[in-house]
Amino acid sequence: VIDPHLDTPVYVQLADILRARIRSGELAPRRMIPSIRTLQQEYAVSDRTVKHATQLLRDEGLVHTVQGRGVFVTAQPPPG
Amino acid sequence: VIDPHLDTPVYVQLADILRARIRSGELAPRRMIPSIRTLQQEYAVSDRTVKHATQLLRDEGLVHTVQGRGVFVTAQPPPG
DNA sequence: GCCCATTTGTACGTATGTATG
DNA sequence: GCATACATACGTACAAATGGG
Repeated sequence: VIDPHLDTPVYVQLADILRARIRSGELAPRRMIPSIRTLQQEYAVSDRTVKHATQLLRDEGLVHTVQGRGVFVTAQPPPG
Repeated sequence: VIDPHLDTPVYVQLADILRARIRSGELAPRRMIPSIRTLQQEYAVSDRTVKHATQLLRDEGLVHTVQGRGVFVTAQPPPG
């Protein structure tokens, strides 16, 4: 659950949530994570915030984007 | 109410007021205090005065700043 | 008051893939 | 093959609000 009153920026909180859902196996490798618009509604945040969150995960190598398809969980988690 | 004619500096008076509002529970922990610009209008003082006052509270550990968000009442009041 | 960085939001353009004509 | 529509994503610009110097 996202709490706007926390010190942590909303996009970081969202990234943490998605990271947890991936690590828990709920969002499996090679599978698409919910679309930006879905996440946007699900967590009541703007698309900019969702993009910012997915950008973090992409930088971590946890997910990768396929243009016109969606954001997918990377099969091989990055070492470390 | 702030009185510019008192010996106590205006920014100290404002800090006292905010401190009282926090201790009374009106400004609850984890919640944002009114913005600098709001306080500036509310008490008819300059933004420098407000910043100076919040600086005092920050030094006391009573509040803390979150970049781009605002000044928040610290959840755990400092010991002592 | 100014300018700057950060956060969040909205809007728009663009690229890719799918489905339908 | 082409065009259209719709979905997805990205990127950018712009605006609003925040605190800090």
